[in-house]
Amino acid sequence: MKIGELASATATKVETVRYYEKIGLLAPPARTSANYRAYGKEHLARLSFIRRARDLGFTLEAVRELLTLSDDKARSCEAVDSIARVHLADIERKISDLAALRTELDRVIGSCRRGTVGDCKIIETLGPKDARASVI
Amino acid sequence: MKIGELASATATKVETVRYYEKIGLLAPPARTSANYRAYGKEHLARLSFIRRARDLGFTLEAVRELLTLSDDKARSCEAVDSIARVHLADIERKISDLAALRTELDRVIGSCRRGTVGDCKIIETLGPKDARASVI
DNA sequence: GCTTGACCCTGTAGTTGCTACAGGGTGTAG
DNA sequence: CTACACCCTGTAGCAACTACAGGGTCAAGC
Repeated sequence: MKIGELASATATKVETVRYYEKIGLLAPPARTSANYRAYGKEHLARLSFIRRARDLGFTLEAVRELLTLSDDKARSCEAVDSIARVHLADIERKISDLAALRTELDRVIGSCRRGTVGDCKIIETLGPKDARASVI
Repeated sequence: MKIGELASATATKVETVRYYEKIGLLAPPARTSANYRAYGKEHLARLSFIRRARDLGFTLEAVRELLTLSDDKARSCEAVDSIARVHLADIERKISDLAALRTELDRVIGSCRRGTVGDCKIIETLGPKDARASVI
């Protein structure tokens, strides 16, 4: 399999595949006589794993750990579970941060009366606190 | 006001203040005889604006636009409203992406039976599709 | 047999929004 | 007078790619 085929089979960009090789996430494949990378099924499996973990939002560092762990089939899967749980907690924190942000941004936008910038509540809200206090 | 005072007044790091100056977001202030930056109230107001917009998740590029718009007090605040709405839509998209992620990760973690990596459902889920199909 | 175009190669620089040095100078308190 | 906190510039680093520049290879069509 050439790099373009591997890339399209995993919905990855060619440059990204090379990048994963450079940072040691994907093993360097054999080369053809023309110095083209020649991938096998094991590379496809590995890259699929990486992409799927990335799609789930794992960092490359977490993916690296998961790959290492997954290579040791006899090991307890506690560590795997732990990485996933830490990541889940992270996602939950991000969601609640964004939800708070949305609420505030909603409020800010809702205050817009479609006038001029001079009395735009959005701009006003963004200004320093004492400027806001003086208006009230 | 010296840079450290401005920084602590706006909960910003000194390096970040210098960075904002470098990228043209904050005007270069006057200098003391010792070449120290000497900030005035207008800088404090500007930096407060920037920080607050950043806290609301606006990109630096959006902040730059908002600052430009806010300088033209006579202008209609439509453009301001539009930037904020685009940003809100962006946040909402992120929230729903993360919520979908959480659901899937929840499912993956829930399938963990605390055995060995060899039959870890998390690792299995991350593997290539045909590997999963062959198990079923 | 020769050109066109799609693919491949390496290596480097750019993206966002900072943060962290290195290697200096300044100002003030004890 | 000396320690220490602060200031200066400039550069390099982080994540996770992405986008060139400047080449080589290969198959199809004329």
